[in-house]
Amino acid sequence: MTDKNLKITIKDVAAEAGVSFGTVSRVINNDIHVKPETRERVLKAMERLGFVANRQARSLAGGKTHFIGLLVPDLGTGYIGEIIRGIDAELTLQGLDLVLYTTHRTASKEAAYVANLAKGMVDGLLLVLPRNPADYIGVLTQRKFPFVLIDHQGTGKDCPAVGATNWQGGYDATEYLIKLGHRRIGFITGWMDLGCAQDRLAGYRAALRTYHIPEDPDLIYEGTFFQPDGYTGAMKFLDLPDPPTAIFASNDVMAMGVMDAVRMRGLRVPEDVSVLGFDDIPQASLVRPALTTVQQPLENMGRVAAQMLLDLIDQPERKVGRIELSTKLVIRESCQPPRSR
Amino acid sequence: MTDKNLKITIKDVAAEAGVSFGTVSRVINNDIHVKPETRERVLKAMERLGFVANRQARSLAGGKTHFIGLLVPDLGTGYIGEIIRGIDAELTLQGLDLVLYTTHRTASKEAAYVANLAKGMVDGLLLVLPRNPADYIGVLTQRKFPFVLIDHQGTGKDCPAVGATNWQGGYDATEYLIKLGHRRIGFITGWMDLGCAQDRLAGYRAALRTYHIPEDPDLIYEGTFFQPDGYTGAMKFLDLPDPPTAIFASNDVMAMGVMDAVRMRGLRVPEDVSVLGFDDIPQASLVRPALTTVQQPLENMGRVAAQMLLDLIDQPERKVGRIELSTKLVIRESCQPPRSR
DNA sequence: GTGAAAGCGCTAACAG
DNA sequence: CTGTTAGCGCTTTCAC
Repeated sequence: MTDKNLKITIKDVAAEAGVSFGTVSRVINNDIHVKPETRERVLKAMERLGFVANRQARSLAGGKTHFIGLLVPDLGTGYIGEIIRGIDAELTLQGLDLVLYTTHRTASKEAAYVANLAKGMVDGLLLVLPRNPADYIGVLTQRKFPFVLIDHQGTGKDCPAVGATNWQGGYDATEYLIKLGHRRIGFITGWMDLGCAQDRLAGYRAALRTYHIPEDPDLIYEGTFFQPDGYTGAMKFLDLPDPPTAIFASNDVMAMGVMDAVRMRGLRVPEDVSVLGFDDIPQASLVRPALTTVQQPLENMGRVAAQMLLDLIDQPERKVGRIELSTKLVIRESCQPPRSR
Repeated sequence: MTDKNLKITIKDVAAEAGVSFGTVSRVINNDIHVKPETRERVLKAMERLGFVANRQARSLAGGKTHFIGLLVPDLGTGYIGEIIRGIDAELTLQGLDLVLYTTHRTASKEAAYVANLAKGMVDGLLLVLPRNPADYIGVLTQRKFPFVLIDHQGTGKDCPAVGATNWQGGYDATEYLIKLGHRRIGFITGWMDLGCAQDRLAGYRAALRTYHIPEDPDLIYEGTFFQPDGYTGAMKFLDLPDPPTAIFASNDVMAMGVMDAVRMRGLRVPEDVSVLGFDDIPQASLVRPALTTVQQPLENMGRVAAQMLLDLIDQPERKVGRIELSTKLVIRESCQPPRSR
């Protein structure tokens, strides 16, 4: 562990190993045209000197930056964190690094970041819960710039994306509640600008229809995926002359808001009101009663998206469309049959 | 918006504007030695061509990467997200980008990342909740590599760091409970490897001492900052022959675990047991009852740390030590005087 | 197999 | 004020 203060370049390594610096470069890049014996000598020299390749230089000369841009709306809930965990795992494997941009749900920022990043700052883009991808998907596609959308329903165009089976998730959860005996099921939507929110609602509606339960507009509350929406929506439901016996929130944090509201009214979950969420964030299994919820394979979505992006970077011509990972109903403690009346 | 597919370099701009490419470089770098008129012409040419400077090349030639490395343990709780929000705001202002590394609390990863990053990949390092900084602080300091520790108590060495007044926060909260009339106050610690956890406990102890309340080892449960610790710890407390009337958890997520445990026992917060947290993550004000907690100025810590780092990058010789931002007790609904017996 | 040479796009002296 | 000239550290030809 020689700790010279100065930067060690391939030239230093070359001198140390007694080869030309071109050969060192070959070793670094795992070029086959190096005698095993020479390779060994170079590797040893690198270690002895504590050599670390300069990324900037590699990029300049070679073309790749070894950076992947990651755009996320925010880091507030565990939701994004889980996705990033998956992305991270996959990228680390390939020696790529993540450049993080937080858009705070500002559409203009999103477009601006994308525009700049696509001009060579990163090798590819991962867009989580993109707000208005329509603005830039065209440009990205035309330039053949690699990108993958995470958790977004296509804008009609078919472009690389990974998401979950939101419709099915909404359907399954609602069906589960119906089979438990519930007839009045409140639904709190997500932010309806997002395709996933629309799909979950559609799934809920479809299940009602299948079981011939009339839809009641009073039992649908439009939220935005934030916890207070769950609270407010539930309060509104509970004030109804004929309140629901179960409430299905479009994500877990809103479901927690619902739980708070139910308790606030002096009622109990699940005895008086069943509560069901969506996502299965880490918190879901930790609250009491543990939340029954529709699991999204968040970490896996991140991992799959990263893989897709890497493929796309290797073979830009390859056509890939949307991949849907399946959701799964995770039954815990927050739902039970309604009280008999 | 000329959309040539090829990369546009300063040479193209130079040709377009009818100047040498050295002049274009000056314009990019806001060099004063350019005739306003010429600058204008160059700027126009850049716009016309849609020029974006190549970061890799700038770094290679100029020395700065315009990237800041950010090491975080994980992205699970809102806690880190808030800090990042502050960092982000400050860095965006300066046109710097964030390279994200998630260590997942693995000490070896932490050291490895730091070692690599410090070798020119980024201009500076921001280390949130570092696990074993002692391993690399020496090297970093010796090389005069700019870095700032966030939320970590110094290892004896005095190095750039920003944190909160954890001791005072622990003291204030405990004092508040005592003044409410509580005598038996359960305390759930954080991960005791971390200085902040130690300080909060020390503050708790100091307050007890001040008010001549004997410390009871049964009322201290060692946790690790995760929600289940709060649940388990509270369960243990509640099983005591003489259970506490108030429980102070070393962070908010553990406090939420405590709330769950209290409810699980059929008791109410705050009527039967008061609960107090630490951090004031966004969730704290959203749960019911809203959590009384010690607020850490998380976002501001991020902002201040970023500023410190930028200063350090500009003036590497400058000596800076630890900055402590003050905590504040935020009184909401989860605490009240104990039931009279 | 390996060495030598030519840039990648830009900054930073250095001359005028 | 502006043009010119060297590199920054590395990948890639292209020879040998």
